[in-house]
Amino acid sequence: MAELPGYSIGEISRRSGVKVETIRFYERIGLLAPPPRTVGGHRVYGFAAAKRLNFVRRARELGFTLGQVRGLLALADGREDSCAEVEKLARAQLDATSGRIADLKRMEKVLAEMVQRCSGGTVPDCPILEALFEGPG
Amino acid sequence: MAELPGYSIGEISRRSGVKVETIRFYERIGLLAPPPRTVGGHRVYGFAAAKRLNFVRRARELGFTLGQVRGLLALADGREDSCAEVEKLARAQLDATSGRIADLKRMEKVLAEMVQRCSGGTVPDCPILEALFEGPG
DNA sequence: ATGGGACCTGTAGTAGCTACAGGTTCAAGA
DNA sequence: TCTTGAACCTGTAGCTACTACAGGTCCCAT
Repeated sequence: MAELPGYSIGEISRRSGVKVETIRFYERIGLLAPPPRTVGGHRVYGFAAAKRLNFVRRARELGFTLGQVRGLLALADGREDSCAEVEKLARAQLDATSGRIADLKRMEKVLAEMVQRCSGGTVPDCPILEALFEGPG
Repeated sequence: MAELPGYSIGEISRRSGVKVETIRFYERIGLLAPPPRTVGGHRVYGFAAAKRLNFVRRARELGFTLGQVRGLLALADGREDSCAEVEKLARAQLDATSGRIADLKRMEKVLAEMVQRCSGGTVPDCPILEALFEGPG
């Protein structure tokens, strides 16, 4: 009898770059379908699982929330020309990312100013702390 | 008898820009000293509390974790010339912020490319989904 | 005296994992 | 075949930094 080709959770983890615990977590929250098991209860995955987890990892790295990933997977699963929907999600994520960059840049500027004011050797009163104590910024 | 000047938690919240629940939370985790109470049990704050909360809010807005804020407050409380320590923390935060900006910019670029490839009207296979399904990126 | 807004405590929920504890299974070497 | 021990299993608790109740009490202006 030919044995089914199957991967353990550890192998799928290495192939997808998603940690074992995280894979189980994704299964628990319903992001991943529960795979078949060995007689002893170990999970056995097919190749598609690695592909799917890779998708999830990539999307997460791009800042999509798990909820959004869920949506993207649903769109990817449905055959309908969901491209417009997908684009909408991607565009929203792009906007959110640009917004966060702008926020961080403002923070970066303030921090850089604080640090620079401080680096002039010995200082009587710490200008960084004063900057933090001051007004609503 | 002169009554002590004192602010309610709601007033201190308005003055500091930190929500009432958050102030209580900060007290619970030991970031803020418990203030005196009225006979009935309501918290009564002095002016210093607003200043301190303002500090916390500013530092949080700049991306410091509560642990770091705790450290900054300790440094601010100690009289020793802690400026070098403070500068170190601020510089580390600056570096972390710059790093996060770089990360987000990479994300932004990938998203922008994905979105752009998609916007060429009707598409047979969604290039965004394909980009997500592909390699380790 | 009374109405209602502000306050109180304590607990549970959020996101997205991560880290146990305490057990079972699998595969490879002797 | 037996025996290790690494990898797997479940379930629960912890993490950060809040936020949102529920169910009650207090304060103050009218």
